[in-house]
Amino acid sequence: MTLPSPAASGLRPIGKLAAATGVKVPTIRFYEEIGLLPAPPRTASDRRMYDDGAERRLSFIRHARQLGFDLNAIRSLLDLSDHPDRPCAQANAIAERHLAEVKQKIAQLKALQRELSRMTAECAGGQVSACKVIEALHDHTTSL
Amino acid sequence: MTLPSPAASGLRPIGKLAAATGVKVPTIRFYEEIGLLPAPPRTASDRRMYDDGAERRLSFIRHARQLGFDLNAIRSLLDLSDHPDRPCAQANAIAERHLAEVKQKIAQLKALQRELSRMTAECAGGQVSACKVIEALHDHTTSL
DNA sequence: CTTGATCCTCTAGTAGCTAGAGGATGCACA
DNA sequence: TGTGCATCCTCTAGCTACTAGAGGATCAAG
Repeated sequence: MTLPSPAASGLRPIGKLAAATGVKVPTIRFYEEIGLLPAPPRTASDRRMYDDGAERRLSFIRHARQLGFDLNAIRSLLDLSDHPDRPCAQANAIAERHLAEVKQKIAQLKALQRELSRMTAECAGGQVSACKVIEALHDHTTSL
Repeated sequence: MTLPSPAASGLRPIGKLAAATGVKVPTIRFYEEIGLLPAPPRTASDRRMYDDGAERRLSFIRHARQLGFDLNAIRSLLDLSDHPDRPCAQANAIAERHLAEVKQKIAQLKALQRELSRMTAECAGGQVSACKVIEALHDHTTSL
């Protein structure tokens, strides 16, 4: 019979938190180390115990990572999230900036895609000496 | 009057090579360290001196990097380029694989773009407490 | 009581560089 | 011939965002 100690109810160790959020255990510790996730209370034997708040915060981080935000941006977003009274403009600016980066990256990759398609399409499959792929790489007059 | 010593004609120091290829000096040394670029001859005072062959090889590397190939792929491509008698299929395979990766990355980024656009479009610019951006990050039911 | 899972800390490694310290050399100009 | 700045050398450490592994403690189930 586990008596639910008042303060410790709902606390779970790092492995459970990892399973619940989909963030790996070492990554959680890493986030704590760099100050993204506050250091949780520890048991007498030094094990981290997390509450629901920690889980929400970690899920937020995970979601933001999936959206491609870097950890610095996430730090700012978390900070904003912690201060609901602040104006929303900053959060928007971060998201817009990131969106612009994503768009630019897409454009770059599309250019790459065109170039690579051209290279591979032209290759007839003979010897390296006649290989259009290798040739294209030697040729510094190509686009990009 | 600079007498062109027979063996040293056309040799240039690392800075000139850097300027000629657009690859930074420390990066050239790094490529040498990891064995992408062969160690060039040195002067009596230990300065690296490069010939045209080195410049061609470095240009090849730079071009491949611009096309997004990782250094391992470039290692293979250089190796193939050094053996013109080999079949071209391997070079093609490397390029095709990379192309597939690029296409996949584009697809991923487009999904991100959609999601980010949605987030920022909905934000009305009030306080963080009503911010759709922050809200979306807290909401783990969103796509992706 | 034992066994296996989980936890702890710490170090080192990944990719592809970049930055800086501290010192030697080369080259142009007066 | 000197002087002074640019360039070169090696070596170490740092960047992002983790991941892997060593070596050891602890927990929880049977």
